[in-house]
Amino acid sequence: MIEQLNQNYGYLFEDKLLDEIMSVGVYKKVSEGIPLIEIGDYINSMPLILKGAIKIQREDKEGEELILYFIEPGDTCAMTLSCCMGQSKSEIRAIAETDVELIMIPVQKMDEWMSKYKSWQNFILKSYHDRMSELLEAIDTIAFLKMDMRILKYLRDKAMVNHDDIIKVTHKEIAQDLHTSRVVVSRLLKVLENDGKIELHRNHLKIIDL
DNA sequence: ACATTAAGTGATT
DNA sequence: AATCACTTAATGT
Repeated sequence: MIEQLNQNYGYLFEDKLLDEIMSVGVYKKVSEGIPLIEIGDYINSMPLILKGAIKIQREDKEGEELILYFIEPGDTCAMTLSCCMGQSKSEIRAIAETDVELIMIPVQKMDEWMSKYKSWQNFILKSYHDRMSELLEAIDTIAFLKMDMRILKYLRDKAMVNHDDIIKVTHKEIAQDLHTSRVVVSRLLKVLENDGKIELHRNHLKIIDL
């Protein structure tokens, strides 16, 4: 855990802060597909991701879901940040996209470190900024890009966070993530296959060239 | 062999 | 781009 912390955050934080993280943080390992945060949950600790990726999604009252973005090692969850400060409920759901290793930091420490460590303050501010950018990007994607472009982006993101060009996912799951119908996904994937960009198989697909 | 689930397709709006 | 209705193919029991 120490090596992983250093590897992902060592260049960001000063040694004293790393020591504190080590002593106060709780190491957790979460398997793929397990929800980390549900909508409506109160958040009492913030995650620092060491390994793997987490999928952040939004959901409406009918239970329809939609992908917002993925977070990876070196990232933290901006929702956590705003929730912790305002003591409000989570408005998003976080699901482990892959097997994930992370360190949970109690919220009280966040405040403390904000004034104590310049590097922490920078990290939080930068995280906020990064998430905000990603959110805007997500909005652009949803509002302005056509479905075929959205699927391309989805596949690229997915390949990136998994570090694998074989993506194990069904058309139905893609449809749910992008909030569209399975038939549409099947058709668009078929087009991509004909263009030689991907290979289709049952329960998984392979990226050739995006 | 049969049931279940994933994926492909034409037609319609 | 969504929905329906139907087919085909893969997989589990």
